[in-house]
Amino acid sequence: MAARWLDQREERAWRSLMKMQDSLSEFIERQLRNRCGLSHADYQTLAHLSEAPDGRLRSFELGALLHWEKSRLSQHLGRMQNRGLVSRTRCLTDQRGAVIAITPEGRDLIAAAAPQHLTDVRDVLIDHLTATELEMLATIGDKVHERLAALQREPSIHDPTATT
Amino acid sequence: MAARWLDQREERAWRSLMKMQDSLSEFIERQLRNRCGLSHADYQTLAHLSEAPDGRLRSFELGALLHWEKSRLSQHLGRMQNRGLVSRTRCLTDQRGAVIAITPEGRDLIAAAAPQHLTDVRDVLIDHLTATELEMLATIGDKVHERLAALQREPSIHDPTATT
DNA sequence: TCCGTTCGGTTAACACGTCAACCAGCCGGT
DNA sequence: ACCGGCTGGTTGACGTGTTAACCGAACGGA
Repeated sequence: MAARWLDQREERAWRSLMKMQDSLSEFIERQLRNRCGLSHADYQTLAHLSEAPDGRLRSFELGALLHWEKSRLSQHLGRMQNRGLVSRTRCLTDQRGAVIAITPEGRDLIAAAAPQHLTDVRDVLIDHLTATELEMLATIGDKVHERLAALQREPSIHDPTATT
Repeated sequence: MAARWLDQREERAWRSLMKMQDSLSEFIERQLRNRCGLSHADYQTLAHLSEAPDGRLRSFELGALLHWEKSRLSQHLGRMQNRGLVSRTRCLTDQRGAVIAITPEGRDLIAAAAPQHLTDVRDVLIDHLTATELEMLATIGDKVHERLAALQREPSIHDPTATT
């Protein structure tokens, strides 16, 4: 398999994206943890819960919003429950189910974290890009995500053993 | 603290970037692991080693190239050593030091993985973007990385009013 | 009704990353 | 030569993500 190598422009774009990805997520993670004691995963979980009616969601609904594997969700919710950020109760209409609810402590935390997080996002990305750049960033992100979603729907492209 | 919220365009760009980041790294990680038994971390480690003279580097040099914490590097090299991908020997000129070398097995693996990895990068990013988009992606990435590097150098991280 | 299948969720085992502590070797000033 | 600080590297404890196995409840035919 003689793969076409990347030319200079392509190489630069790829490396730059990788570097941005690394440093950006590292920064977000660190800021949230140092200032609020929350991981980005905690933040997103609380954000979704706080936006839900009554601050409660079925476990699988939360999982769908976060695009998390169910075992990851279960483990993470267990830890968040131990820290008093969420509560877990059995679902009345489906005996299998769990209802996840944000606690007052969780609400306080996300309420304090959100503005700071927002400031960080501005400080490190939004405020340093032009409207054109923002527009194109969204376009690029959507294209890539679209392509990846297509690949996931069509595994046969990369996995000839797939039986559809 | 009434933080300025994101307008629609900004929100879209941020969300799109986050989604791309998640799905992209998940894809890269999965492809490498399923087809070559390598994590992205393994891949980058082997890539740097294979490009070094004689396929060997001092541990701290490798750490600098990867931007990894020293403990992470140490742990990861231990696991890679157990798998026979790298070897660790004491440095002759500095009794503290470790010299990391890629093994023939490691070379074989990265040689097999690189073309496939490259194909994936093309398939999912490069080949679906225009030259303009690639150019702008690099520009954006550099801007963000520049800003983050500046923040890391500045002790005034806690002063979000600082405008460059 | 009964039985196989799917669904929602938990658990155990493992790979991975971070932090803090630690150790030995180097280095510089005195 | 000595001593304190720095440097290169390892270790242990802990939080986190993935995989695979598992369980009970719901569902969907015969």
